[in-house]
Amino acid sequence: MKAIELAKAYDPASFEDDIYSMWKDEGHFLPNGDRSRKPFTIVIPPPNVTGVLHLGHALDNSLQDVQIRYRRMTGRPTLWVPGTDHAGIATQNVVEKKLRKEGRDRRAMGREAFVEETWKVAREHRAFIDNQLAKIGSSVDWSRERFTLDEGLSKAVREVFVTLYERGLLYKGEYLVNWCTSCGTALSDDEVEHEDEAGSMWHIWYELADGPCPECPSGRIEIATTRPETLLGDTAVATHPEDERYAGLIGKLIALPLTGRTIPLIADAYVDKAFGTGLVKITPAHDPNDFEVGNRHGLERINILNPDGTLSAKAPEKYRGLKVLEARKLVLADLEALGLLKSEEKITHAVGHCYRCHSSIEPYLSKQWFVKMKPLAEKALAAWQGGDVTFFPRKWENTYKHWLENIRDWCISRQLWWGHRIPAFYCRHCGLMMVEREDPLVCPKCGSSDIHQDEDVLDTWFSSWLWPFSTLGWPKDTADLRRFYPTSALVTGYDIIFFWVARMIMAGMEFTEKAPFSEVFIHGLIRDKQGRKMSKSLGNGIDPLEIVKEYGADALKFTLAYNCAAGQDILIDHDSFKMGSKFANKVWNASRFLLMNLEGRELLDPAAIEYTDIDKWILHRLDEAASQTAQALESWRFNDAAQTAYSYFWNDFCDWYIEATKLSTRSGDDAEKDRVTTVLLTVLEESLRLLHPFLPFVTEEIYGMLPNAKGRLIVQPWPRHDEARVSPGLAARFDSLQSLVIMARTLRSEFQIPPEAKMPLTVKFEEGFDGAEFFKRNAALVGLLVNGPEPRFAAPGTPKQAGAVALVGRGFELFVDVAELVDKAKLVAKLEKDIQKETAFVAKVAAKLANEAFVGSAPAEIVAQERQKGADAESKVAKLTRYVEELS
RNA sequence: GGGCGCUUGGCUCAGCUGGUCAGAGCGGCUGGUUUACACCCAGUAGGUCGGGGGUUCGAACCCCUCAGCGCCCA
Repeated sequence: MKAIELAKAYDPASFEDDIYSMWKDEGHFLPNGDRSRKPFTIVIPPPNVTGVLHLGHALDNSLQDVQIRYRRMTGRPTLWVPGTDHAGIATQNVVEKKLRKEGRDRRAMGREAFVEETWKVAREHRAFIDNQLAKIGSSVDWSRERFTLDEGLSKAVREVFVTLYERGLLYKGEYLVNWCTSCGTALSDDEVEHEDEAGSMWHIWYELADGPCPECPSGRIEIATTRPETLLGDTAVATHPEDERYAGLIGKLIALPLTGRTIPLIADAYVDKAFGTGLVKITPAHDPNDFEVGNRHGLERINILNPDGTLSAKAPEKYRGLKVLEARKLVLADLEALGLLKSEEKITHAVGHCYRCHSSIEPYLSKQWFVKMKPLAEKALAAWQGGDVTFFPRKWENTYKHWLENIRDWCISRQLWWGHRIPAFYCRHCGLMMVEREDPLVCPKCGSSDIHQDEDVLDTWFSSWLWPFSTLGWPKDTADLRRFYPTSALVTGYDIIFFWVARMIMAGMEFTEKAPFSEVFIHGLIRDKQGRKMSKSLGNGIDPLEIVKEYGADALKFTLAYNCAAGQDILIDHDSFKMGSKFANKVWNASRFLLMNLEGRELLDPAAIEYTDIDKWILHRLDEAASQTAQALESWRFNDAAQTAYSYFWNDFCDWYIEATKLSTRSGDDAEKDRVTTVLLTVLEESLRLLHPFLPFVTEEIYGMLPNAKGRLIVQPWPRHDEARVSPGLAARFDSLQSLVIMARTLRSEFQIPPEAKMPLTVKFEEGFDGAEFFKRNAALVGLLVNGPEPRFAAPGTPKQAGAVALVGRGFELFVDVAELVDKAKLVAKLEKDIQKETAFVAKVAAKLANEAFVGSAPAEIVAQERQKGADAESKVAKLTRYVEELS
């Protein structure tokens, strides 16, 4: 056989793209596994079609890819559905910004042209996102890619809207909603982010309409507010019904400043007697609590705002057209001039912001569509309680439960043009509202054909909550839906448990009567090393494609998986990815070494060859690593999985096994070289299978060059557990051998014995040591590993030869004949330090064993273990002490 | 105000159901051009596992409490 030359340096950029195309073109991303087995399915959390994938997406998709690849290798039909969502607000903002730059305007061009334009932008960006996903190596089934505005998914949205309406779970009404004046639309409660801001509490005097207030110390009523401009919309002042201070005021009229209006003083239990003066201004159109109070008392709602956040015609003339903050200034100045501004107090308070554009939210009165959430939430709760859905880690179930138990109705209409238009129709003639699966042409009530559709569109999440089944064809009863739904797992960050995960479960239960997935893996968020969220404004973001360019997609994936522990946030910086890169490089070089040594070799039948101790040891370790990795992946412990694979490959396979085989590969024995090469390639082939989910590109690239490869690595079977390889006894003996080697190496290093100095070793066995035969069989190996001659062996009781340095192992002693190379004083110091340490340990164990409670209540096994540890340490102390005496 | 989480060697963090769990990577230090890898090899550095209390034969791991930090919800 010829040697196979791998490039000298690991260069991921030189093969990643080609490998990806090959996988895709050969159809390996399709769910091709054993049809008799249950498929493993994940739907991707759809990224924003006009967004850019950030490191958080890289994490999410890397983790999914690891799982998908692992499951695929276990032989199950494996499907990962990709796609994007239309991100209504965000995308509309992107396009509007673009139009503004071009000097165009959405309103001027009209709805149809605008939507057309937006489709163009979305299509372009979608290709961009797809490319990013491919670059990081995501093994998604592109043939099943979906977009929330696709025809099929739009049908699902309409079906759901109409069904909810028919079930009485949908209503339209005039309520206070969260209004983003900058985006010009309503938002759901979940889309509002509350942040503490520095603000002021202004104290304002209100006067009674018919003279001084007898109950008030200063003859006037004191009101406090953080939003003084809203007083222009006040329709009452309220006190608590049991607040005797103001009992006499109830029903009196107040002269509302700046407006010329008079408003009543009412009593409502909502008022907190202890807060401030116990009197509260009531603005039903601009405060959610006041809205409720207003309903109870039949108060007028005066909406002083326009949708764009300027003051409306309902406000006194001089304030109209001003922005909220301008109006606030003017109102304060006018109050001051009238002597009605009592004081200003600086405070910190929570202010709502739009999660898309971050401008502050105004409570705003408007007509919107809402979903009645309680009945849906109950089903979603029951699904979880019944064990249909499990969260990993479990702690997120509390979050899920709490949110569902305190759910509020969901405002789903958005005043946008980009999205699913609400399928509600109105007859201009008789006013009838129709919510139907097909567009009505004629009003069933009056026969008029003058029908218009609701102008608004639906919240994007109203389509993403259907994602697990709409992507598979629902509401049609498709083959995919039958085969892949419910899906197996969902992988996402904790930031969208409310937005998305909980709602998907609700939708699944309501419309398919099944939980859409059985396992939910919630990972942490990516942060910088200071723990800050990565963001554009901080400039601390890391572009995953930069990482791919510099270190490769494998380094990206491996590093992220390695750092993904139990839902903790991941603090990471650019250099962190060196870790994955170094590992990939290690895999590359180990493989390169094995392949370059194939010259003249002949591979044998692995089933027909003899295995040495060390061969059996590495097979044992490989088997163990594969089981542990599999177990970790199945319980979503990515860090454990990655660490197991890492330390197996690097520490066991490279540092010990490959080094050990140099005994054979450097020998002149061709038969032995063929034999060991066969084992090496067998183990390498299997190791690549083990590593593939974490390092798909580099392992596939190398696999393609192996003489014992069996096809594409991506579809090779996961290393199968083989009971015959399990050999804990042998592993323990190899462990002893390793400790011997390390002792000798440590001696060399600590006493600076030059590398060229051979260190003749004598290993003296203790009575009953069960590794003696193993050591003897592997004498040449020990010589190789300590860079010295083969050790000699001595029976129990043999005295140390004069001048040798003695080291104490467990079950054996090691005499190293290098006395003249060693500084005696230093050696004594070292031994004494060891003695000290061991003596302390002996004392600790003795104390434990002297404790009757311990001996009495601890399991016999533990007690025996302690006895053994104590005896070992004692014997070690005795020997060390003897050596010290000899030396002095 | 309610809930959740974090505090382990210089840095970033693992430590699942209490008994070799005191660990990894990076950094540091010492020594290495043995033709796979300096993105390397060998060796090494002693951190009272935030403070206090408790449960237990035994706690980084369970309970209470205090302190600091972070997140989510009101």
